[in-house]
Parts: sequence; C-alpha cells; structure tokens
Amino acid sequence: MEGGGGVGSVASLTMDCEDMFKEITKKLYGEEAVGVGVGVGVGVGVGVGGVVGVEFPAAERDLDDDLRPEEHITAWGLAALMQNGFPPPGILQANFTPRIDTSAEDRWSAAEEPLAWAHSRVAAYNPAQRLFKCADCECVGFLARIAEHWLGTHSQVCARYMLEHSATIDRDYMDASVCGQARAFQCPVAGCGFASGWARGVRGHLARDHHSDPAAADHLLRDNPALDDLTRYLQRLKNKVEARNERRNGGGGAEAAGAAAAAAVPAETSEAGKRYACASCPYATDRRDLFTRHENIHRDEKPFHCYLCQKQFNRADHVKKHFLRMHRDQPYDLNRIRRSPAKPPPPAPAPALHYYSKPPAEPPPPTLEYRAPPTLAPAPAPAPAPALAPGGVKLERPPLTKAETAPPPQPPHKPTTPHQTPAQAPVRRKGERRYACCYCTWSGVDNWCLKRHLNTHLKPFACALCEYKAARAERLATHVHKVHNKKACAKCPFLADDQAQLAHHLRDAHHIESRNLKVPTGVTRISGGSFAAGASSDGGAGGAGAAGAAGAGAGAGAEQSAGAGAGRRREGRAAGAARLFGYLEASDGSGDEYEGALGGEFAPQAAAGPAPQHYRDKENAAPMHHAVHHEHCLRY
DNA sequence: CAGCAGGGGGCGC
DNA sequence: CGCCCCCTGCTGT
Repeated sequence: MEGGGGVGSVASLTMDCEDMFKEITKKLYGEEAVGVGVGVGVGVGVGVGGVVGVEFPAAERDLDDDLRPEEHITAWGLAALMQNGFPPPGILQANFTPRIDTSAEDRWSAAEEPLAWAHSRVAAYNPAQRLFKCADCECVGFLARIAEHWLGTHSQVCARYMLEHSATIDRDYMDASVCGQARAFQCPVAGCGFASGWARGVRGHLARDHHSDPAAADHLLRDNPALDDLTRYLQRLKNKVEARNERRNGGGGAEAAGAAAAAAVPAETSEAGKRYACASCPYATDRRDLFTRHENIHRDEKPFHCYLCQKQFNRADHVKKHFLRMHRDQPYDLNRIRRSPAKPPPPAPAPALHYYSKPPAEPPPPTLEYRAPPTLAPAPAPAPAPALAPGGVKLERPPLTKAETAPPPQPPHKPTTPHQTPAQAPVRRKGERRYACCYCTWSGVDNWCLKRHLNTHLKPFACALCEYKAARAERLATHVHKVHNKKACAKCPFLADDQAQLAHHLRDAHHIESRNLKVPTGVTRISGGSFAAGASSDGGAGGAGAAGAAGAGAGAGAEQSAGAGAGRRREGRAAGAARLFGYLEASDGSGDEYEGALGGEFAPQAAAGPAPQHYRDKENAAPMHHAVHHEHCLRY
C-alpha cells in the first residue's frame, strides 16, 4: 500500500529538521516538551506515557519527507500558535492543561449529533483557541486541517465506492464494512496504488515518485464531497459554539467594551462563519475564488511570472502591476504570464481512486497556456500597435486606453493649493500613465503612490497630545512613543504608558488578548484631537473596530459617500471608509476643501462620465480622500 | 520619502 | 477570471 518512501529514506532530512524542531520546541515549550514530544521525529508528536499532543500519523511521517519543516509545524499547530500566540507548555501535554482561564481556554465542545455517514462527531471545537481537536486522536488544528486529517486518517470511507457511486454521501456507501481503510487520499495516476491519509501526502508522492506537478493533487482537497461535508459539519459546530459564546459574553461584560469593541463583535462573528477556511493560516472567506487565490500564497510554486524579468508571482494582477511599473515600455501580454508547468500535470486518465475527480471534460484552458519561448526575447515585435495577439488571444489593452478615452483632464484645482500650476507633466513615455500631484511637480506611477505622496503635504496623522502632524502612521507612532512616551491603542484613543498597560487595556476594554494581535502599530489616526480610526493592520478586527470607533467620523463619511450617489456601497467598504476617514478630517480645513471638491468640480465631471475608477473610488469615504485629490491632480 | 511587492476585497464579465 | 482598489511592509535613497 505504502508507496516507497520508507523511514530510512527520509531519515536524514528528518534528523535535519529535528534539530530545528528541538530548538523551536525548546523555546516554545521548554525542555520537557522537547524530550518527550519531539523525540519521535519531525512531528511534534506522541511521547511516552500517554502524552498526547500534536502528531502526524505514523504513515505520514514517511510521506511528508519533502515537506518543508515549517509545513510540518504548520500542519498541526504552529499556524494556530501564530494565530493565538504561544501558549504555555500545557498545549503539548495530555489533555491540554489549561492556560489562563480554564473555563474558556480549555472548553471543547462537540456537536450534539454525530455526522451521520461518519458515525462520529469528528472533532470538538474550542472557541477560545479557535482550534478543533480530533475526536479520535486528539490531534489539534484549524478546521480544514482537522477535516482533512479525520477524513484521511479515521474515516472508513472507501474512495472507490464514493467515486463509483458518486453523487451523494450515503451512509451505506460510507459504511466501514464496505472496504474500511483509512488513507483515503489516493494517487490520481492510473495504476498507482499509493494512498495517504493526507492530500499533502499524495502531493508529495506525485512530485517524488511521478515527478509530476504536485498541484495535480490539489483536487483532492477541492470539491471533495466528503471533505466538503465534513467541513460544513465542523463549520456548523464552530458557528454554533461561537454563537453561544457570543450570547454568553454579550450578556456579561459587553458594557465594558466601548463602541469599538462592540463593532468588532459582528466582524468576529462573521469571520467565524466563513465558508472557506485556510488550513495553514487563520484566513477565511466566503468566496471560493478568493480562497483559491489565497491558497497560492502557501504554495511553493508561484504560478505566474513576468515574462521579461522572470520574477515570479502568486497572482496575475501582481504580475500586471509589476509589469506596468517595471516594464512600462513593453507591451503587456496577459497570455504570457502563466508559467507553464515544469512537467505537464498527469492527465489523471483513469480517475480510479480518489475522493474527487473533476469531470475530465474540464478542458485545460489553452488560451492561458504559455509556452515560454526559448529565449526571453523582449516582447515579440511590438510592431504595428493594434494587434500582437498571437493566436487570436485577448489582447491586453494598452495602458493608456482609459486615459485616452477619458475626457481631457480639466485643471480644476482648489485655489488654495500652494502650487497652483497644474502639475507639470513630466515627459511621458509611451504607454505610460502618471498620477500627478497638484501641490508640486511630483508624479507617480499609480494612484496609491499619489495618495501616499499627498500625505506629505497634508500630514493627516495628527498627535492628540501636541501639534505634531505626520505624513505617516509610523512616524506618529514613533512620535507618540518618543516624545510622549505613550503607546497608542489601535482601537480607541486610549494612550497607555507602557506595553503592559496597553495589553491590559486591550484585554479589559476590547476583550483582546494581546497575544492574539499582530504587532500593533500603536498608531491611531487622529484628527483634530478626536479619534478617527485605528491603524491596525488586521483586516478583520481592525477594520471593524475602525468602523465602529470612528463614530461620527465614519458616519459622516458614509453620509458623504451616499450623497455622492454611490448606491452599491458594501459593508466592507464602509469599514474601509471609516478606517480612512481620518484623511478628511485631518487635512486642515477639510470641510471647505472637501465640499468644494465635491460639489464644485467633482459633480460636473461625474455627469460627464469620466474615468470609471474615479467614481468607484467616490463610492466610499476612503476614496473620498483621493476623490478630492483626484480633482486636484491629473491623471494623464 | 518613494518604489515596489504582496495580500484582501469589490466588481464586472 | 481579470481588473481594480485598498492596505501594509520592506527597502533604498
């Protein structure tokens, strides 16, 4: 059954990793843990005397030899540790000796009803740690990982049966008696009997034993009906437990939390209810496309590249952005950015044994396939402009199109600006679009550059304790820290005397354990002495917190946004609006400036229907900021 | 301070 | 899926 890759063959690598793990584990858990837990091998694993913790099933230690060490950690807990902070030694001990609050940190809840076809409750959920613990072996991890683990290791599902009878998950088919074996993920290559309890095992096997693209195993995790069902089951459990928790907390200490914390709660809740959860990090989303895209960031291979400089990227749009920045003179061809796989992925001819086999009908999108030319000749003859689309593929429009079609930039400009000379256009190269500052002669390659540059004129980050204004959040943070010797809370105007006090404040006022935070920037964007929005880099809590805490500011932003005629503003955008609203207030005399920009010059242009992005930007308060400045500045 | 990369999300097709 | 916008972080000047 087991295809090659015995313990011996990976021993050396295992030992290499082992040292590293010992070191890490020593730091994390102390000496005992190293002695007991890691001694088994790469997996931070089962020790003696019934110490149960984070373990790879024995078979997987054989199969995972080509995984990077950090993946081993990630698989079972480091991601969780990174998310939740490093717990005290208890987490690797049997039964997870509680950390701080035994009532919350160690409360594992299982579903009331077992999952029918699985005859099991699969896993229990701990809302405090946001982790699942396998019902059968006490492995701990994020939802997706535990689902995969349970399915691959403990389920008695027979993949063949599932495939052949396909469609529904029927308890008869799933019955253990049908064929009863774990290692449910099977190699897609016809005739290869390799199976693993982990999709990753198959992935590694593909690369190692078939020298084929490991991505060919990705489908084992995607659209896998059993896995989907497990995931949904666990997600329901998670939602239920967290909802219960919310109710409990809501009745109790809610009053202690300010508006910011109150606003953060829904965000937390919705975050918990995401349909797709990354197994390697806390990321979760409801959108499949975003999730798929996100998965790329955990892959070794980056599927896209710049065909001129060969730099590799996770995303196509990043290639484009890169290209338009670095190779503005060259024509950008979307069809050349996808890296052709080193070896054509195995066609998986007979989808013999695996949980999921995509209908083979799925035609490999030939239009996206790019055969790298033997030499990376810089852009094949950009010659006569219009075409260049080899094979009739869609041609990326020249970067200038929009600007060209847009009405000629009018020199609107606020009369109060220092340099009223409409930004002198620097020499524009072919195909180049520039974003010019209205206050000086600066111009940048994109809107973001312009916005940040404008901060140097507007200095939107104002210190609440003195007159200091900064162009950047980090400068203000430094200022507050060095001059006033304070640490700013990212969620409210609170200024702490030291880190400990800040942590205390976060815990008490916002119910946030500081270990759960990314390193706080300690910056609060302040305008006119009033708290506007946190500068937390945390997209979820930070944004929501901002939305709530921004209070009047956010409200005003939303109003203005609505006034601008934006119909489709979404919650997320509103949060972003609130987060950025400080721009408006902080730019001195914002009221006039803002109104003028909106009512005066902006509206007529809107009627004229200029560059679409302008008006999408206008749809929320955040871009209002640069909506204002777009009116001052030329995009040409 | 600016350039660049990389991540998330919205939106239209 | 592609494009766009948003943000943050890193880095060089």
